Amino acid sequence: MSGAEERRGPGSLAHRVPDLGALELLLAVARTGSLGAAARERGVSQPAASSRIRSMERQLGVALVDRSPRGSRLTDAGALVTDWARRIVEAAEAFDAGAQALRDRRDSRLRVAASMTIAEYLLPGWLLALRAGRPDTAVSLLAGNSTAVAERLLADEADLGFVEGLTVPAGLDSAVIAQDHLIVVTAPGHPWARRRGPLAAAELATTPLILRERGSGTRQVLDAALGGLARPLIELSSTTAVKASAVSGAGPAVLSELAVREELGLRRLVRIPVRDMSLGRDLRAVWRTGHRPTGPARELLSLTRG
Amino acid sequence: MSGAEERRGPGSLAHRVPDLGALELLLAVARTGSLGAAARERGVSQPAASSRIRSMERQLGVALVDRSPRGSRLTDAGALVTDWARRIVEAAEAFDAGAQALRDRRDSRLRVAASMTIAEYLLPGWLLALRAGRPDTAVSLLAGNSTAVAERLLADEADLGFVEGLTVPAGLDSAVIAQDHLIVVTAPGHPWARRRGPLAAAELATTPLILRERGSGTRQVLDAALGGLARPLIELSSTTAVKASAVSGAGPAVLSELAVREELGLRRLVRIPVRDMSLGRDLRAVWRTGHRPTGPARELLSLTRG
DNA sequence: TGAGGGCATAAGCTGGTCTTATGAGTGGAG
DNA sequence: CTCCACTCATAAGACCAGCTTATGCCCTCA
Repeated sequence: MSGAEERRGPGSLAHRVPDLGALELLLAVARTGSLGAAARERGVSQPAASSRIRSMERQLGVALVDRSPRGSRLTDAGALVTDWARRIVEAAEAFDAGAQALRDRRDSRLRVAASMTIAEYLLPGWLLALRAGRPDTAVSLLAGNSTAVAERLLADEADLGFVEGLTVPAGLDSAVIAQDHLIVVTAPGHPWARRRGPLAAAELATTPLILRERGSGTRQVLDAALGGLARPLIELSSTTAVKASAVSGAGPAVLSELAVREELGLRRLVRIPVRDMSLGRDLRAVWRTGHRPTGPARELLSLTRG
Repeated sequence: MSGAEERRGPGSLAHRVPDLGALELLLAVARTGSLGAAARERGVSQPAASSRIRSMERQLGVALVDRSPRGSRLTDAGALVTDWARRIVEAAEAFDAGAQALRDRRDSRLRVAASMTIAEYLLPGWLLALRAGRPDTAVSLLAGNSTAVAERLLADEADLGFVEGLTVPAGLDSAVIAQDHLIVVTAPGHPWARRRGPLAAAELATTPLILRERGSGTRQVLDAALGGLARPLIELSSTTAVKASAVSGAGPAVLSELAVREELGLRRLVRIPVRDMSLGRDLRAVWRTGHRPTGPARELLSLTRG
């Protein structure tokens, strides 16, 4: 673990970033153009909204809204802050959708079983979209590996499943909903990040890599593509640990592009193109043979395809 | 027990999602494998951590950690929740990096001026990366349109600028750091989302679209590509408003792909391919002619290129 | 069997956020 | 010209969530 951040001082993120309630309020102010209207929309009193926005401005050290007797408009800085805030709120909405599905284990109208990677990176978004279209659909989520997903479906304890393996478990029908690609990534400072041409597969096979443990889906795909030759530099048991290790510069890692999309955007990791090798795998929706998804399950399924 | 909050639609994210401090604590527990160690890392007492995690579990209705006399491990659900939480914390880190740059207007080691789109979508990530490499660099940010950026640079009130126009303001040198593409998007329910082939440019020109106002950079590029023919269905003055309108299904919109990356991932919007038309524009770093970026500015510049 | 790490409970303090009640400025309608 | 409707700000008190310190129980290991 590369940690090594931990700046002491009067506090961390939570003290420098306004809490969710304040951010939501700010978005409401941006939308309505008035503190009072925003307060009404959020169900609090006008003085509460006024004071909350003011203390947020004090906390950030920046004026966010221009108050006038006929309304409030965002300042330039306020518009920027509002956009950044929206990012946080959206992440919180995805969290909420996921957490709610996790809580309602039983007696839901739609019971979903999904593999970890899909549950981590894709499902919250789908659940948000589903909630937008059908606000009253209670969804329950169970996360596990492919065999666990299959068991649930076959025992009729789940209506729809999502798996990412190379094969479809017996007794299930499936539809490919997307392709996932394993990609090679390094920290931006790594020599490979400055290469000109793409990496040859042979070179990848002879370089020690940060990898998931043997037996993991990711590792299986990689080993198959390389012919069982992958040389581990370190073996770690979670995607997150592999990412953290790669970000800290320990070496090149091989990960699902779903898992590193964020890090690539932030340039914490850099993608290294590879020639002569295809590291794709299908992401599939699955259901009991003969039990085509209907109702909410069908709805969710249709959301997962472009 | 509060029951009235439950039925309000958009009402209460903040009550259903743990606050940032709790989420950070959860990440620390995941990292360290112990409540006490996590408490130490976050600078609070062990009972505080214990109670906070417990109340988070109560709030979410899910057990997150398995406590044992020799440490605490995440449950399966806890691992999932932790990953979703990490998304929120990362958004908060970007917010913090941006807000800090916004606050330190003067006397910073690195003064950046950037156009709105870049400041909104790209800069926070760059600032995070810069902070990772050079923790002590104080950065100040000023957001405005291309001419404002140019003014700041020419008045030596900024060290490095970022613009997205079609042309480079006089007196400035530039380097292209990325390409931005305008894309056509609709809500998933729109008829265009079910088209088979790509859209013809002519069809785009004759369909009323949700657009930014005339004079905006986005609109200029679109009008140029269509030959001034774009027909507005509505004209709105912010990217956010256009997005919201398109998401709600009002019609097709044309937006920077930077602006809708999130929405495409969540399937709130769908990209409609278009033939016979290129809607690209360069994103450029700019600086005063003859004043090549050095020091922190050079560092930041190098981060912006893959 | 004692030491030490790990977690839980109890009691009291503090701070932030809410509420209601009120004041003060602006602009349009009668 | 006055009244009213709307905006936001201020003040005083209630309340709750989180923190701390002090303590106890459980388990493992030497």
